[in-house]
Amino acid sequence: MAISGRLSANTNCSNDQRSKGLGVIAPLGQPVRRIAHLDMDAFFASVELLTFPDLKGQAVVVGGRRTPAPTIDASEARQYTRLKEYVGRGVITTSTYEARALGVFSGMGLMKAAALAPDAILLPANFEAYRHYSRLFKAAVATIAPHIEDRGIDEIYIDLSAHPEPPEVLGARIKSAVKAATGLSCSIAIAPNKLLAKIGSDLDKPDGLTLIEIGDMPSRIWPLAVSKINGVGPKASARLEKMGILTIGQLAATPVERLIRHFGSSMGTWLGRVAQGIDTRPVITESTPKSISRESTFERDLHPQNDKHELSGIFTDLCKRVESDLERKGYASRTIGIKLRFADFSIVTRDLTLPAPVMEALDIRRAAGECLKRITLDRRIRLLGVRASTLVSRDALMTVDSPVQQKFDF
DNA sequence: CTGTCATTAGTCAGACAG
DNA sequence: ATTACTGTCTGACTAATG
Repeated sequence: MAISGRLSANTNCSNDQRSKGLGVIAPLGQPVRRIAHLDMDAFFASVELLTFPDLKGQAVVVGGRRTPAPTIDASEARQYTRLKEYVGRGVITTSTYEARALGVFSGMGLMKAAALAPDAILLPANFEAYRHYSRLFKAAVATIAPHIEDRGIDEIYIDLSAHPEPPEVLGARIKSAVKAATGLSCSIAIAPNKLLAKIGSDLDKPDGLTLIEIGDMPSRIWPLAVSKINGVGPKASARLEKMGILTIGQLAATPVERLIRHFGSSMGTWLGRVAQGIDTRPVITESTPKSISRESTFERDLHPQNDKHELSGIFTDLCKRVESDLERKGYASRTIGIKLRFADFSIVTRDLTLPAPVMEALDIRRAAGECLKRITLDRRIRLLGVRASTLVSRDALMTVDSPVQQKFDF
């Protein structure tokens, strides 16, 4: 489903690809690729420890919607918030390995986490700092191997196919460059493809360096749970479990026809391939954004009638933030959409494609308002979001008297 | 003339991930 | 009872077009 498209892209090997790298050709004519996946260790929490080194070795979590920053008391000692002191909504964004040992993981509700680890230190997220260290580690890697695919703030794929050094040497060099540039550790795996590199970087965390070859499948990959496959989430895992398939090895032993019966031809064939460690996706070094969105969960669920004014203000504010994001990134948008999450967590979206691209908050707000009219508002609302898609670069945007317009204007 | 098929755009929901 | 935010991709469906 979500995944098959990603994997099916570029199945064929161009001559161009074939001539790159070491020129090593496997018996089947595929070039031997060497792909690294690098994952920063407990990234947000580790960055916080650079700022607050006195917390080293403690159970620390980052998260919360209204987490106060640490204060300095009269005796120069920092005062931190403890998990048990936090009230209100919010989830854990990251936790240190010490906190994870207490059962506290990312995505967990703060109230639940507080029950498990009441004395753990709670810090607010500082995204500016994380983006700073993200740029630093990526730049450090680029000095060694520039063929990098961004996978968010704390991980990357690196195509090392063109590098002749042994993988353990390359991996060690990259790790020490990251450490020197940021003071942070990371875990790396080097494998024949992205699928195995991604699984591998998780096998020896933190500060690991894992090498995986296709021959390692039976011993190192097949024993793992199917959920270790990037793209197999909770839903697919549950369906596989119902079929009696728990491990990647069991998946590999399942006839593809059976997988196709249960998951459809696209997802079924994909599952069959990944279970054999087959993945030909290229490392993508450039991409353009498809959508820009802002959403926010309220302090308390708001009533569409009673809290009309407050909702309207938040709505307008979200549009303004989308406007400024569009401006900063140099895009206009032809499709404006909204998202509502009701008190029962159900989600409804509506969008509207306009005849011409817009970029101003007022235009976004107007289109978003049209979308809102199409939703029955009879329940309390928990979250409101505004999205801009079908993005058009502002550079490419033509004015009415541009040559192309004139062509149709006689 | 009618029906069918292929293709594309638009809309909405849902899965997944970092 | 608790469950953030931003973004990508796919499937299913409808409508328009040829």
